[in-house]
Amino acid sequence: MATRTAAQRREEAPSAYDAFLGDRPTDQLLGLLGDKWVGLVVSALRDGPMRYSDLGRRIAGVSQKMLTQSPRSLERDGLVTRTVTPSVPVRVDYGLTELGHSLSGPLSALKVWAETHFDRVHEARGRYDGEVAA
Amino acid sequence: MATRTAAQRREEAPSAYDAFLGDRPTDQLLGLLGDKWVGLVVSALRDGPMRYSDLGRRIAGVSQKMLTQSPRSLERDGLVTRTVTPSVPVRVDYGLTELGHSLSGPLSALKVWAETHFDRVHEARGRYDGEVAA
DNA sequence: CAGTATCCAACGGGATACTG
DNA sequence: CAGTATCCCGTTGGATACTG
Repeated sequence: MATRTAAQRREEAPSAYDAFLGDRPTDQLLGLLGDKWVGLVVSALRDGPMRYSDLGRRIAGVSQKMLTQSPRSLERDGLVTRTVTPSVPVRVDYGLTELGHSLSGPLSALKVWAETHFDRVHEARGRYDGEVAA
Repeated sequence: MATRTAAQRREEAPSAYDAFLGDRPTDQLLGLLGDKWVGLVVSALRDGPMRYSDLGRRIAGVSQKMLTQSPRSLERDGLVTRTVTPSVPVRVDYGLTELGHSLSGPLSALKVWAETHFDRVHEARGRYDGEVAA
């Protein structure tokens, strides 16, 4: 496997892993939200559980790989539950845990910030890039 | 230059750049916080302006490269100001703009979440990894 | 002091093909 | 349906050396 999950890497280096991340919780936070899609997944699951394919449609643009990987890492962190119903064909539901819901609050606050202030950020970028070019 | 900033890339592809990022503000938000250190920088500057070297000491673990790059991208986005005092030696101060301060609120909410819930995340990880190993 | 320049290893993540 | 397995390229970002 060329691309390995954090869990898989940990298998190879059992205890040294968490150590090389910074010790401050802010660093840990970044490790959590750093994954490009986890934020999307959490906010997608806010309104209720979804199936694998639902997530794919809801998020749109995510690759199959990330669509598996992101919920898995969130499952590892205890933020989402993954329920497999062994029917044929299989059915898998993802949902937020209580812990996951507790994160979705602050997360959506950030989302609101982005929505309300993004025009100003764009504006600033335009100015900055204009100055640089000139 | 091997590693190029977003601004520099934009110079080469003037208008197509923002288009290839998702159009939803959540995507944009990730583009903003995706940079590993921007969160740290914003929260470091919360209590007041700092000089380059202060930031380095405050954040600890950041490389010289990121210590320049992160504030720059935040400057581009209109979140921090960069003030150069042309003395000898030079002195550079970084500070949050009003926009930057408005972000620091939601951001610190997230930080609080990380601080209060991280033991539970660790716990979950331990369980998960234990099950995988077994 | 506050950067810039260069090099390069490692990780993220998309495309594609295959499976229980 | 919900993945897993491979391949592979682009970007991130650390180390190191040099500069106005």
